[in-house]
Amino acid sequence: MFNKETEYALRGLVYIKLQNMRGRRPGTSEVAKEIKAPPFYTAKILQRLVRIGFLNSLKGKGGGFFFDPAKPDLPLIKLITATEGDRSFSGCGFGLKHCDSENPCPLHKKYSAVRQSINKLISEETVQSLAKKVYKNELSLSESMK
Amino acid sequence: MFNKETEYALRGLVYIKLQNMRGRRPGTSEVAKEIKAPPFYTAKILQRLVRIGFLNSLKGKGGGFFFDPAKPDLPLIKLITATEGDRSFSGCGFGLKHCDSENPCPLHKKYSAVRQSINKLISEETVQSLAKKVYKNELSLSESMK
DNA sequence: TTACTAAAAGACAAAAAGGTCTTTTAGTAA
DNA sequence: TTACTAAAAGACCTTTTTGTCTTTTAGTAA
Repeated sequence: MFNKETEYALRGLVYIKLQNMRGRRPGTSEVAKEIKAPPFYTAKILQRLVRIGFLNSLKGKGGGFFFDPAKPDLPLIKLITATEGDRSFSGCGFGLKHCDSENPCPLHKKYSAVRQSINKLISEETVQSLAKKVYKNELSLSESMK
Repeated sequence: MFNKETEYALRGLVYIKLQNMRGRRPGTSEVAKEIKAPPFYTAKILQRLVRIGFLNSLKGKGGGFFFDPAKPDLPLIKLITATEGDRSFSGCGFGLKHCDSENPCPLHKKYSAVRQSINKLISEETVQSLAKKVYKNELSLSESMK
């Protein structure tokens, strides 16, 4: 569904938010370990997310990653767009330049319904809403991850 | 949505079927040109499709690609699975090994509805059904392609 | 201010996807 | 059977994605 970078970013952010909710600020190696992702790659991805402004970090002892509580929740669509561009769910499956009701590809009609529901999903859900679900329902992340 | 190989394969097969309906057997260069895809790459992809058994070909003068009319229609899901494996729409967006109602990721519930509708779409539609739509509705393929 | 800790930066490398081109093989038509 | 045509095969290359590692910078705590 998503590429690796997006997948690691998503898992990582949810993990970080979850720890924040528990009053902790995890570091790169902890995040990587818990989400079962390559440590150095995870570090690089988290750095990018900080640079973009999705996430905050503190250096030095006791440092780590955290979300600014003052900021609005981060919708998945923003994360996905940042990591893999808007190609994923906005484009035409057939590869048409301008695929719309005026000039549709043979998949257009049926696929646009699907695309809409995907866009709804990734617009409504946020890193924070997912973390809340994990928290509330005690979903085990580390157990079930690759 | 799909990767390049799948996209070219899909466009190419629909184009071939369309020409077959008109009593023609297009060759690699014609297909590549009409679907706006890299010629050599298109040739390679069509070769693979022949080897898999999705498509037939004839060498020599008057040769080209064609579908065996005796064979059942080719559902998109078969094509997609052959070109990019079953990872695309079957996997968990979160990256869980075993993501199901027993052990769900926080996206599971909402995403499984979407996934189902995608699977329905690509199981119902076939290369032939798409070609028929193009034929009937006179959808212009080449005009609107990249 | 010293020692330690942790993120930031960026060079480097492996693997996969995407794409090009040449040579070979198999067929058709005259 | 010769000339031509078109697919088959496979070597090779480029770009993107994924991943690794070292060095630097910035902070904390004592």
